[in-house]
Amino acid sequence: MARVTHPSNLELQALSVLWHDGPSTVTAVLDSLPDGRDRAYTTVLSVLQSLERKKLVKRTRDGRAHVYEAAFSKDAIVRRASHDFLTNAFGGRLGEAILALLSAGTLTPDEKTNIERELKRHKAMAAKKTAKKAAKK
Amino acid sequence: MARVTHPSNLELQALSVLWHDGPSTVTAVLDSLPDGRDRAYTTVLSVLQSLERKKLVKRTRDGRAHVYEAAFSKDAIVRRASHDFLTNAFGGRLGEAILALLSAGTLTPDEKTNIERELKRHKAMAAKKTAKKAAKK
DNA sequence: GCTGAATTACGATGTTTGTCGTAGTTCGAT
DNA sequence: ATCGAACTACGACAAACATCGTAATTCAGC
Repeated sequence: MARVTHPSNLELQALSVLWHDGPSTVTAVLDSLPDGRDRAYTTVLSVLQSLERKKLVKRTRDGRAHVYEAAFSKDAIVRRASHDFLTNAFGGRLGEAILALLSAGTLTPDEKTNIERELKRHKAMAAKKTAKKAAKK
Repeated sequence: MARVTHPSNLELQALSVLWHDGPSTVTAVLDSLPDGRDRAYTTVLSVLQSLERKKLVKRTRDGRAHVYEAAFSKDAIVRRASHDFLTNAFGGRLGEAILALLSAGTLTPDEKTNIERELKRHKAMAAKKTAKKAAKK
């Protein structure tokens, strides 16, 4: 076994709260789930318990409440989720994906700067990869 | 009911084929699904039929085979999927999302140029949108 | 020590998803 | 006209998901 079961959408949402806010109680996660939906306390509890079963969060105590904490770096999990999204919605065409994302949200100037910098670095890496692929054929 | 049921991952994959390649038969979709997985013909058939039930594709005939065609523009469907992904995996923080995507695929120089241009436009639009929203309420 | 509010454990439920097999239909080639 | 390969219809199935209720536990304050 020991398969790295990957998180469902709602689980991902919960993880995103833990990554962003740090270790949190059930109530805290419930209050911070990014989609605005109204959910029962026990729903969120279930999700966190499921995440624990999958070893994606760790649990500690604080008084009578459990405190949940992400067990893996955002990077590891999110890279996988991003890759899947890329494949499912865009057939892996990254250019399309980013354009679509861009039209689905807003950026702070800081973020914009970061992305521009990353874009420059990215181009070099892509060139290397393409060369390798061509050689392989 | 009549909820605008939104496409599952595999359905999205099928749609991405239809958008990219145009109207296609079941076999054609089967051969072009972007994740490399091996699936039975009937699996893909089911997915397409499900999409038809959801009114997300239209069907015409060509000889004895059905030809499926996306019923909505890529834009409409994909914007929604992107928004959900953004919410689920990044709590809506677009900057993070794009950085993550960037590290999950490669870009052609053309795509890079497009994105840079869009990035510039985006900043201005974001400002405008915020202003509008404030006025509306 | 008791008790009540907060919290968890357990598990039920209805839906969706991905998967496919089998039985039936259709049509082009003979 | 018929026959077989290609294709569809129908539906079964297990797993995963999102949802929540109820029973049990726990501890802080009396």
